[in-house]
Amino acid sequence: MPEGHTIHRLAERHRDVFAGDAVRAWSPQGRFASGAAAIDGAVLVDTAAHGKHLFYDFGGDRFLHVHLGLIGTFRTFRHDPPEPTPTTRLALGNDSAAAYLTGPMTCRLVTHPEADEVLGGLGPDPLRDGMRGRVAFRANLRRRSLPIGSALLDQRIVAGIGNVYRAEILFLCGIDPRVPANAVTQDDADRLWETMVLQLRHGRRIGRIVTVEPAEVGARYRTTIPPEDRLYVYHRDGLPCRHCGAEIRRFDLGGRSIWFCPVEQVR
DNA sequence: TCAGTATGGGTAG
DNA sequence: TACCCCTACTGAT
Repeated sequence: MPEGHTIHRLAERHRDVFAGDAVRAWSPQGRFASGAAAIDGAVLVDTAAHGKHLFYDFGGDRFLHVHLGLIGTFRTFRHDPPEPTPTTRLALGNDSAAAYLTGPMTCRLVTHPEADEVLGGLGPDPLRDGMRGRVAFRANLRRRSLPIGSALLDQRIVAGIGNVYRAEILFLCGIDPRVPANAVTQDDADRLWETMVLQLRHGRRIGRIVTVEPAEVGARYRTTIPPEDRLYVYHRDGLPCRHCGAEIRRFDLGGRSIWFCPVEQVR
């Protein structure tokens, strides 16, 4: 589930598990054999996440840069890790844990300047920048006329939002996905930013995307809400809006599907 | 066993 | 805009 909350959670988990230790690294699949060999046995200094990008500092100007893409996964095992599957691009391990990376879009070693180049192309990250990031976000919207639904997926405008969060956040803010970014009012831009910060923090904490309020689906805890009750609009075309009962609609925006409520999202 | 799908993004035209 | 890559899972055949 690689939106920003997943990436930040991985950075924290892998810092907890591996930082300060010499880490074994190998590539069962073989496609990252030389890169893995270059960090095998090195001490992991720290990890960092920015948007959907993950960085592992192995010292000596060696940074592992990972982007999961659409289908990448990083599975972490604290005790008795199984053998990695043959498709595992990179395996990391110490005496007590292992992490197996499959299907990433990016898995490479970079230098500090190369990492900075990646970071320089990213907009503010709700999980890194918190409420401070709203000024940059607001300015980024003002400069663009593309639909706000496309803008939220543009990592240069805001880093870490994916297709689930963009639909859910626009619903929570009552904003029509087709409105031009530079026509979004300052109040709405601030509301969008605040909603992204709160929702991504919640997603990072519980490890999944749950935007509905428990009271709306009769659940006591947000983490125990069944999958079909976790979201307001994403993949709910044809179903009634949880707020007004109108039929949720789907259309293509920026080459990807977006779902919205035609009654609740009118600004 | 195969086709379809997925929370992403780069490149060619 | 179309197409491509990466992997795992689901449902149809």
